Amino acid sequence: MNDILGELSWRGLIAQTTDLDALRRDLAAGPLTLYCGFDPTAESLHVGNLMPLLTLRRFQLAGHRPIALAGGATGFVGDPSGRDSERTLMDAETIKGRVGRIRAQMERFLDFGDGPTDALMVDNLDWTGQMSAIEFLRDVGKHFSVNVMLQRESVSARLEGGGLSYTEFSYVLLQSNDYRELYRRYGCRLQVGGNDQWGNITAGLDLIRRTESGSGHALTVPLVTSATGQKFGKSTGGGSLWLDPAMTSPYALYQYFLNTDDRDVSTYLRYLTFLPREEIEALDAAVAERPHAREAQRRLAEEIVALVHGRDEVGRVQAASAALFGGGALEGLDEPTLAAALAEAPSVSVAGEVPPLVDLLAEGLSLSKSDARRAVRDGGAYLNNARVTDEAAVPGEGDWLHGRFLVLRRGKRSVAVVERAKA
RNA sequence: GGCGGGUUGCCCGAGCGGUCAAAGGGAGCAGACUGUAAAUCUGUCGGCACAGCCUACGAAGGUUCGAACCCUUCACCCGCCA
Repeated sequence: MNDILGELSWRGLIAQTTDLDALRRDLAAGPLTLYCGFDPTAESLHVGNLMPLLTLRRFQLAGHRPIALAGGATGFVGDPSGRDSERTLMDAETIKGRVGRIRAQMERFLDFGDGPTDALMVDNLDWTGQMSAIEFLRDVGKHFSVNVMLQRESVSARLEGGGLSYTEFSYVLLQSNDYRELYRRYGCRLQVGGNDQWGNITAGLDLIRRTESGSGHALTVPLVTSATGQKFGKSTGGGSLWLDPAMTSPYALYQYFLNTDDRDVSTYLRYLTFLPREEIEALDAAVAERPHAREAQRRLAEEIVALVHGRDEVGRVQAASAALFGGGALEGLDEPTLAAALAEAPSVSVAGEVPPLVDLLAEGLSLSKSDARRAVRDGGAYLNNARVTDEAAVPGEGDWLHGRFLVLRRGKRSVAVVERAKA
């Protein structure tokens, strides 16, 4: 419970840290305030953001106080870390909307309140927004050496490639100022982040040292790549895996993790779940002994859906998976079970004349008509678990399950429901 | 400000007057095999009213029977010089 560093360590969650012994002493001394920031780079957080977010949670469970920071200000500028080209600037409205959504998502993972270990939510726009350019240059910029900044990996990589603007070059100053501000306001003395944030975090420590004569810590979590070398979270399986259920359905999220490579599942269990060590080690053994049972994958998928969408969702998602992979016996399911299983799948409502299957497929799964036709032609389209091969097919009266539903599927992961509007 | 190089589909990248919706690779998607795994193989991979049509090769004009390819202007990027 208290040995948070030991916990992070066996999970493999420590990529880099500043003086580990000093950090251990500070953690032992009582609740430590720590933070992690998330920029509004998209309409939703994605599974890649889960690692640092859950790390905040782990610290909270161990008796420390986490601060979740939404990058309302840094979102305007764009972090050059890990990017090989300049970001496109977003307008204020977009950023504001995204910050709101991201804040709501972060709230799910932490306990907020006024207690000593209750989490805080902040937006760096609050202290950055009204700062003047002069103030910024004098109070922040003065403490940074360009010589040092040029040494940074994220900068030098860009200098060799497509170059970078002064705006992105300055990003590190904003993030450093955030750390200092939280240090001043809340005594925040630890910043966590993905390993690509190492430079940004330590720059903040330097600023605190110089201007506050204070000290703090940095801890980064590894960047995840799958066994096949794919970047995790940002562009996997037909786009990104978003935490927003409207953007990535819980079913798709579940299916994604259910399909985890044997070589990755053990790592993911450590990184992305709160399961205790003994249980994870037992699952490791299960993978080695009877891989075909895929117990570890099931548990992983279950835990992640529970974390992101809640335990209730797990049942629905499993029911849907069982129904769709249960051997095609959809007709055998009673109406409430079927309705529950399909509750979170995207749905299309039909009134009057039934359109051709291709149209329903396109609408239900947000595909172009060409994609929908292609799915049929490739043999990847299913109506009620039966493959459809006729591009001109139109669902018949007998296809409606319980007179109400059609279950459309493309491949293994994409499902949609057509529901007949009540007359 | 001057000179030179560049801007091609999700990404990388070939094409340099017709046979180009554009080679090749990667990613994605689907299928086969399997364990809803990996590897492998196959197909596919701009849109649509789909054996045809429309839109596309930074933008706008022009030359031409015909332009991603030639010319002009503009924008942006990179490099060298100032």
